[in-house]
Amino acid sequence: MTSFFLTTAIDFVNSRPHLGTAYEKITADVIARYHRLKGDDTWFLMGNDEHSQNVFRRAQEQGKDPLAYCDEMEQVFRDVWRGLDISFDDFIRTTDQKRHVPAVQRLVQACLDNGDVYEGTYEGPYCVGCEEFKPEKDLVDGLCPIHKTKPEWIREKNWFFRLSRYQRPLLKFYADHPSFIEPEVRRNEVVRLVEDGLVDLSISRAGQSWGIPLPFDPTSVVYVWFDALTNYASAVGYGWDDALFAKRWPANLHIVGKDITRFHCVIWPAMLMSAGLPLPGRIFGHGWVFFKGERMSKTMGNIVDPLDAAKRFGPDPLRLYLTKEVPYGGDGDFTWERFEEKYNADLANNLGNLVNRVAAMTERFQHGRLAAGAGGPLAALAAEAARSYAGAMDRLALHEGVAAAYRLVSAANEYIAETQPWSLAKDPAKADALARVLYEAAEAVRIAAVLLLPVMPSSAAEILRRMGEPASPGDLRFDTATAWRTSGERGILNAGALWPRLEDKGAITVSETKSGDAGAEAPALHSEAPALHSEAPALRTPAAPVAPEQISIDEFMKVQLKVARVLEAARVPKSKKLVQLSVDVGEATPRTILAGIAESYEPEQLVGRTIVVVANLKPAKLMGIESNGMVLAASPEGGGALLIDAEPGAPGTRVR
RNA sequence: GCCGGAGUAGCUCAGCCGGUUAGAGCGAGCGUCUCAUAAGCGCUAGGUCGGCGGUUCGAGUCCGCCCUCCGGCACCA
Repeated sequence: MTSFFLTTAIDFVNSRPHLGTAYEKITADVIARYHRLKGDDTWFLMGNDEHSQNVFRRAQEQGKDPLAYCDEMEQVFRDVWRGLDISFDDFIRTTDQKRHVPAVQRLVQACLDNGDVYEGTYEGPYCVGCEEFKPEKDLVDGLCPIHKTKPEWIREKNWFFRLSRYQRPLLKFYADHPSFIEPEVRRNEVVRLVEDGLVDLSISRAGQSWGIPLPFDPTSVVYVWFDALTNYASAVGYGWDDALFAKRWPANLHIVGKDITRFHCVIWPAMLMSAGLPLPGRIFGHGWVFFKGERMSKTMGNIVDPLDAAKRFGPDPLRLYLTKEVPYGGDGDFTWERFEEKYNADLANNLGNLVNRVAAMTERFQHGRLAAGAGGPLAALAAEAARSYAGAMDRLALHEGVAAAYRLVSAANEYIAETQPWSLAKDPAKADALARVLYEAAEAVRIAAVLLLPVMPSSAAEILRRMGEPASPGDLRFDTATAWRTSGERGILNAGALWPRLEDKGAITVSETKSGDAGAEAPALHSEAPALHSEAPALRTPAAPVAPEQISIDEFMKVQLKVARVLEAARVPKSKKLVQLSVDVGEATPRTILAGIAESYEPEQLVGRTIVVVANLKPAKLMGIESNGMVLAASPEGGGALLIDAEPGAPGTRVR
């Protein structure tokens, strides 16, 4: 028996899942169910990513123990997944003491034993006030320019993974396994990224309690990616059940968002190589589902709760929409209008009505019973549909697979129109033809339902039941179930409409925004992403202490905000976002400040404007130009920048 | 700026190695049957296939240049 092990990204638990997160799980679930239908020994893994400072902080805000908070969130996630009919076989949490913790420790130990983990130290002047390391060049007379205090000299341990060593092995692996990274656009991206060189990865954080301690240095915990990625192995026995691990690993398919594909294609394989473990078969980076053309985000207030979409008719219409309307691998769009439109067209008018008319005619003309027989034109179409469906599904072209199933549905409707069973019923001499025609249609519907089983599990099962399929859906196997049946008799059930037509626009529209802890934008294995590739040596990045949620007035006062007048503005050559400003902040000479607002403003629009700047920001050089300060601007989700204007006032006036 | 992808009917997209009248689904309009959820079925969209130039007997389909959009990287202090 072929085995098939697939995973999705594990999710951060600092907010409930939104439609974008659900999209990933739904499509993965379709794939998992397809493989089960084929008879593969399928194992579908999902889980939560809990060792994140965001999670820790979130728990603290709510006055909860982090683990207790994670327990609650697990329930929230499981409830959503249940509501969407996600059939995962296992759910791993990164706080799992029995499975995940030993796995991470063993993996990091294996990498250490292989010489790929080394201890680096960062040392330098550390300003307690700023809570950060200060580059020597920023010190003024040996003092912190902001606090005017003498920084402490601090050494901090950090463990690094020798990612740089794997540049060549990875490139070779990509070349030898063309379908390792899909779709192709992601593959190109990753290959180029790796070609450009890899930087060793910091994999530990010192002085934190929320995380998995390094086995060889209990004072440090394993940092995000190393911890999170290991879930794929920890869930199937790595570090705690070698036999199980040998059975399941390697994973055949990792389904992840396109933003984190790179981490799965670079860090994860390198970790596995280092530990001497086999690599996964395929990593697929899916696209985003936008809402009305915009990325869903909490700040935009355009979060769609997947359960809202499933509220009235269950998860199947949503599952169908997301797999049929969005080419898998690309981005898609969700709007309630479109959702309703597709609901009516695909479900009410097309499939639902087909089931109804076949059942109604069979009941009326044949007393609800049909004798099987050799197939006519629809049998050939059904075979073609099943074949192209399987081909598409194997290629992960889910949308094409569904389209193939729908070709059969449409063909059945056309067939009925052509053969006109109701006319045949009027002529007793045509009784045989009538019986044959109705069976032909019913059998086509049955086969279409089999094809749709992975996409709409409960609806397809109901259709099968009505079409007299004796086997329970779980026992069906693709090859035999999609074959035309030529013998036997079956009872057809005429029941009510599966999907009542929606007559009013906005019939199933629900509130578009939720208050409270509606989802954040990113799927988990994400966000706190350390740079994979950057000019800055990884060694330079010290551990960032947890930022406090609230600051004191004193702390705020450290920031010197001042009114400034823009004297000159010009685009920085070769830059997409930078504008070079010359501003009057009430000092003897104008200051040069660079601002990343070129996408929102033409330089001419800026001259003469009165704005607010941060006057005591340490200088930084960007594109070779030194910037002495920073302008205040709102930066909405999805790019752009909106300058904060001030009433014209004397340049240099303190803002507070 | 560099790298990658894309620009085809109102919308979402197919169009492989170049070849008769450029396709599908949805929406819209018209017609029609009546088994069915006023659903189905049929017909209709006359689209500079982003623009210009080139190769060719012949180009969405190959080459060059340009424009626009989307990703990634460099900058976003």
